[in-house]
Amino acid sequence: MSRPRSIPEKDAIERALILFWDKGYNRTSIADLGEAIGVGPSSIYNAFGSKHELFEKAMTQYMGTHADFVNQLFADSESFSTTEFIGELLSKLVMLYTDTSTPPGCAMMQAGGSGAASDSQACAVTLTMKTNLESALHDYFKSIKYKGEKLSAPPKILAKFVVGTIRGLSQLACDGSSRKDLIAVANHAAMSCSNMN
Amino acid sequence: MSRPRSIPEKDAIERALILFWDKGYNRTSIADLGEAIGVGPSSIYNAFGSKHELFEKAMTQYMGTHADFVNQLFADSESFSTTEFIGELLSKLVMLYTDTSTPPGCAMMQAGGSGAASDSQACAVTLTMKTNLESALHDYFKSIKYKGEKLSAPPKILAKFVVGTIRGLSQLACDGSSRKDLIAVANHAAMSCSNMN
DNA sequence: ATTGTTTTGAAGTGAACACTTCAAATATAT
DNA sequence: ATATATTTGAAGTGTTCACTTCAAAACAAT
Repeated sequence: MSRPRSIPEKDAIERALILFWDKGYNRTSIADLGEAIGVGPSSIYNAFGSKHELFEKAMTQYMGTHADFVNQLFADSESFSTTEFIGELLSKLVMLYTDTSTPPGCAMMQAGGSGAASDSQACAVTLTMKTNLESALHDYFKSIKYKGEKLSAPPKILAKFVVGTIRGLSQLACDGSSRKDLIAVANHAAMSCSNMN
Repeated sequence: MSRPRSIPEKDAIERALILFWDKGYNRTSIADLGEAIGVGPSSIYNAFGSKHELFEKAMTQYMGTHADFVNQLFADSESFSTTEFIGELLSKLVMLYTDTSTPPGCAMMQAGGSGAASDSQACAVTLTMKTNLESALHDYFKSIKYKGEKLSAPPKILAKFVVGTIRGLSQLACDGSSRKDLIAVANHAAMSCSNMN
């Protein structure tokens, strides 16, 4: 009964995601987004409300598609030893961060920034997701400890260590480290979590 | 023979450093800097040339004062085992990142951002310094290997691992992790570098 | 006191940006 | 064909920003 959109919502969000991922939140202007999506500013505001809301939708889509394997891996965590599980998690993240068909690094971390350099609006969304990851890892390590496997440090510390490593990997990828090197770093970090190797 | 500056250069740079450290490069405006230093925009441009040049001076001062211990530690590296040396390095960095008398995290990493979210002008300076750290670590691990100590991974990989860990620690500090927890993470990472513990 | 040099405050410039407005365009349902 | 509901392009708004201009102010040396 009404005029249809010139581009499906999902495709528009994906193009926005790539831009945010590549240039960051603040450095991506509405004009840039409009050009990439192929519409004017008014269409963006009509469809998404604001730059910030579009960014949130882009990050959600990122988590649901590009980074979807993380949730699947947590669901399958019982099939792995600690070293295997963390190794799989970190390696697959490295594969994503060094995938040449998308911008380098982690979209959430690179697009939103962090701390002082955080892109104000973007910070809140991405901080939530980072916090979720840390508590998921914390829960994981606690359950491992409960089962009697020997961890090399308390669950809380290992969770922070792994989150820190993930952030480091994302930034190393952005600064040009090779996939091969980063996989080696990932495996090194994974092996350090358990005393049973 | 001429009108003196209203504030010594070093003090002005220190105030600028704190601001950049706290808010990042882009979010710190010339007006902000002027207010903090106690002068108008024209004085800043007269004294420092541009926002970017002031930022560079601030980062150089940061390296020469707050983060000076890094160079000293590398100079004394022969007095430590690998685990001790990396442990000292990471722990002292954590002390700096969680010092409540200065903004959280590493000034260079937080103020300049990285990758996509990098504050354009700031990126180049900080990237150079990060690269220097990685090659210093690389050299260190190579010399250790040469001396016959057993490393848990190749020098190149360990160097990247440590740099990644440092970046992770800075961000964890910014997001509110306690000094105690981060010291534990630092020690865990340090122990993972050598097989002789 | 006068001179010479530099700093400083006040005002201003042009560009970039997020966001708005609204009439015209475009499709569907009748 | 016409009515209806939504999208769209073009133009514009107000703000923020890095940076400039320049005459007055502040000091040291003479």
